[in-house]
Amino acid sequence: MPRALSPAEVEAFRERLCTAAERLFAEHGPQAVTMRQLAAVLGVSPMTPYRYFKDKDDILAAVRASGFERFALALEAAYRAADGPLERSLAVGRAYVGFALKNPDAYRLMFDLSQPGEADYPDLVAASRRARDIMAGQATGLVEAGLIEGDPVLVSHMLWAALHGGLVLQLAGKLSPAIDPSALRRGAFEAIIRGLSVA
Amino acid sequence: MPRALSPAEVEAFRERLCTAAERLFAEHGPQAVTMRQLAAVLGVSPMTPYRYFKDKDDILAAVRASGFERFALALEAAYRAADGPLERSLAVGRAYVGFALKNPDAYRLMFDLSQPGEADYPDLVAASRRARDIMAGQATGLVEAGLIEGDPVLVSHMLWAALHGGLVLQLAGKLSPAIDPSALRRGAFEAIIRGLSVA
DNA sequence: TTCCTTTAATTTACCCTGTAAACTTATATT
DNA sequence: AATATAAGTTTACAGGGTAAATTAAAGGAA
Repeated sequence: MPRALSPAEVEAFRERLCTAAERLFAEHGPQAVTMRQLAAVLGVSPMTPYRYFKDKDDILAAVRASGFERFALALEAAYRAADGPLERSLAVGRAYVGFALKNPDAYRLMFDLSQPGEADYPDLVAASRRARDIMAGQATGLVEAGLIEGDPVLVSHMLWAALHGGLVLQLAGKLSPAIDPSALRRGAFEAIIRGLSVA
Repeated sequence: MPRALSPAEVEAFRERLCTAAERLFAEHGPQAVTMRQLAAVLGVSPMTPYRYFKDKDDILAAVRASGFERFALALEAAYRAADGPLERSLAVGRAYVGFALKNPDAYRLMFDLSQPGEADYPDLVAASRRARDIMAGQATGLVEAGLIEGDPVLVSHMLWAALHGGLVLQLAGKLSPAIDPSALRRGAFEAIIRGLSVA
């Protein structure tokens, strides 16, 4: 039924495709998923996706952006649901780790090094920035409450780096078998807080 | 000149290929490098590499393994060159960051998530483990000297995770522009040490 | 020396990708 | 009803990895 395709219909198809792609990418890696497979899953011919996305990289960018959006939502929800500065930071940290461990493939995709440059995909840049800004504000409450001292953005990034570092080492299988990843994250988080506590 | 190819010759070719592959992979990403290009650089026909490596993934694994080996050597050298427990930990940390920033493409390749499972490549597993074990012992001196308290392996992993986390966020372009990556690493490192210092 | 076996290396060939371009089909407007 | 236009399909092509067939060179046997 040509001559139509409202913006809503376009968006609907894009989302259907993204959902399918997300599953396939997670299962087999973006590399191993072909356009033809993807089209088959949607029940359309191999070239149809090209009317909705520029190319395969564009699809990958959309999937990554959607990952960052769900991620940001999860962090914001945790932030709002908690009370008090310390409890808030802990809750956001828990939500962060929870998301990464429940969606390891999405997390991998989102933070994968050696992905085609994001610069060309404004939606992806925006979603990524949104998630980052939540992380960057994570420790503001701690500083304002006088629990720790230092630049809130810098402190937030320290906590973020420690969590993220532990997670990606775990996901990459690089941790020593002697290490409990959860204890590692908790230990690093608490050590940083203690190290920055006001005397 | 068939009927020969001593182990030394085989090894020589493998290394020549690895060196070329390392450069090309770093420049354009493994995905964008073709077997035909690689062979052309070595001045051999496209199928020749297949006599020395099982397939392209095998070459990638060899390149990654060689990265881990150079990495381990750099860390060990720094360890030996420094005196005193604190100085040693700092020196290893500096060497770690120095390697990552001087060889960002190698580092990316080595710690890339979503790489084909390493399990099938014993050399890669061994090299990776060797580098990891150096990192895992990094803080032993600090604990033994009574400067900090805690399980040395766990503490080492905390410092490692913080450094690695900061590095990969930087390499992935995820850090807030307000953040100086070097200050971030230093801050996290010192905060963890302070947080674990014996009172 | 001559021939034959063995193996490094090349050539050829195949199937699979992403995607450009041509084509088909169905509506909205005239 | 005729036409223009846009959604979707089919066809076609230029690479890609790599299996299989082929070539050629070196060592041993006669």
